[in-house]
Amino acid sequence: MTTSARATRLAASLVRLSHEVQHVFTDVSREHDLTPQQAQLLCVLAAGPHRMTQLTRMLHLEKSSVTGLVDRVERRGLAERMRDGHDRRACSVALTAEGKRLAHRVHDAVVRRLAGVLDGISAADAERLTSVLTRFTQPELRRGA
Amino acid sequence: MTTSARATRLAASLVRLSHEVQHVFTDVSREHDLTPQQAQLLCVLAAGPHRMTQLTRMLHLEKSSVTGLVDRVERRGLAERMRDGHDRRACSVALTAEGKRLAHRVHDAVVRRLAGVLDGISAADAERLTSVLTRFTQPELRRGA
DNA sequence: TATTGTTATACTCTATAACTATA
DNA sequence: TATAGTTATAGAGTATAACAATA
Repeated sequence: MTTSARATRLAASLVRLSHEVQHVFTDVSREHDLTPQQAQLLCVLAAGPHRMTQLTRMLHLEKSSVTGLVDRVERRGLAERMRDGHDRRACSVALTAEGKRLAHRVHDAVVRRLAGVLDGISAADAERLTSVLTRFTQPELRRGA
Repeated sequence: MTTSARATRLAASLVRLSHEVQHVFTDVSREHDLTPQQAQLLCVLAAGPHRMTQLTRMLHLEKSSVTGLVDRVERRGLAERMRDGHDRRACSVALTAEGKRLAHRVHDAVVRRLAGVLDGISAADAERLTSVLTRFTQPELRRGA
């Protein structure tokens, strides 16, 4: 558990970066008349339907919070609950056509805004950056190992 | 405004990274009995006192939202409003001793958790990463230029 | 008994609009 | 008039606890 000074500095700037990206995400969500939480849900569901329990894990939320979030998105006609045939307790949440359209527009707008800043980066640097960034999608990060 | 495919891929992974960092930040805040918004306010104020208007810019919030946030943090004894001598409309928000202690503990815990993952990175990669990350602290990013 | 999801409740977070006090 | 900040209000987001239905 030796955390070098270099890693510490890098981690601190990652936190700042993360807040900046979050601001961009929030601004874009707003421009599309969505809360950032709703936009994130749409982006997750853009990959395909998910069950409530899966969403609690992916969004790091309690199940009652997901119930409310899905309620509001469903009320706006962007997603819908579909009863699962196998397990009659469960339900699957899927985007409607309008939900899909919005999800892609938000995702594209966020990526475009960030990519504008990243465009001048060299191929080698991009390679290296990507390899570092993928470390963070490892599950062990989340539980503080 | 040519956004290359490379920059686009990189931007997409930045968004994923940002969500992961956000989860870490939220978890750590929780472990210290703070909401992530309160923790972020404490971290901002750790650099020194700020006026309400400054905080609205730094946190990307409306002034009434900052009023409420500061109210709750003040009620918990972590910060306090101090009347500014020059402009009697304004007030400066400063951390209490306990607020400072908490701010540093949260910041350190977040950085430590992230640094644990970053520790294996080479000096050259760290250099490159840092230089890329600092692009994001430029103000023009926020207004979608 | 365990799991999936909802409901009830209380609080925090956030924005809009109207307001007070000072400049 | 303009600026700094608060208050009133409404809605969204979140967690805890208790619950219903199904496995």
